[in-house]
Amino acid sequence: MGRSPCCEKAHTNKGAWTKEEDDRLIAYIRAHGEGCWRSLPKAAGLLRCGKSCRLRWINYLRPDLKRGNFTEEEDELIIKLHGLLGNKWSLIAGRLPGRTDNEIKNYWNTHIRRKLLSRGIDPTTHRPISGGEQPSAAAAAASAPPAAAEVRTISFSSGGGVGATDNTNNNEVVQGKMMLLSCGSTSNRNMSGATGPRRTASGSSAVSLCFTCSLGIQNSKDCTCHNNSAAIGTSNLNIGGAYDFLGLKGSSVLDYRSLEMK
DNA sequence: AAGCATAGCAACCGCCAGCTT
DNA sequence: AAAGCTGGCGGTTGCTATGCT
Repeated sequence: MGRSPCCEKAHTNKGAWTKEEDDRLIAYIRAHGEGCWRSLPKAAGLLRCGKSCRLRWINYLRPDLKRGNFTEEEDELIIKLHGLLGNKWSLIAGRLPGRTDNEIKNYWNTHIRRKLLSRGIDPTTHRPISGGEQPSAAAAAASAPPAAAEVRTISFSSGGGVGATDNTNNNEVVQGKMMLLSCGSTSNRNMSGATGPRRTASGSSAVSLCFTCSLGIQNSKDCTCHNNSAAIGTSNLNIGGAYDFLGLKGSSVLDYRSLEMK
């Protein structure tokens, strides 16, 4: 299936937005509300791609945005959420009112990565950097080409049953596994969280799994890493509370069907 | 003061999921 | 069921500011 371009590139502006463009966009959205980004530029008299308008509004012009430095509490919350969700910036942003996914992503790559490394914590795995390995070494390791796909497995225990899935009662301890799939990517450029040449922004788990396991096929005869389960990070949390906390009920990212109940 | 390197952020690109036709 | 469209997401890039030599 072919894709139609999101806009006529020949007649659109690119690059930084001018004050006048901002004003036009704000005025239009105030008058007509958000939505129908594709037709918005023309209607608003902007020579911009609809996606560009949306991004500008979401990331910069929205009135409810909280500008300014991140607080220590926000830092810690981002770290916790990243540990649970990986690079799901939009989900993380959903838990930080007034912050955008782009802002958090940039902040992560420029500040928090460095902060974690200085604490001796690997920002991709959220685990202590193994003995003898210096932060710079970890950063170098992170620059290695990532696996085609990586899997993070998180174990849940549900004691309270708050919002727990069907077939569970409040006293029953339920354990499940949630698989978070993410694709690696490469870049010839670093992210500025570490010194030296810029490198990949891949923030996925560094847990090394073979191809079959990375696809979620467990105990496959083709498995070469033998499931590496000991190496897979686990954390226990109340499943219902966790979903409540993360606002993930019904999320396509964390589909209940992907929970593998023991 | 000048030149270079690095950091930080805004914006773009390509892909995907979901909805409509 | 397939094609087409749209919005949204994550990764990446480009530009500017700042710091260092």
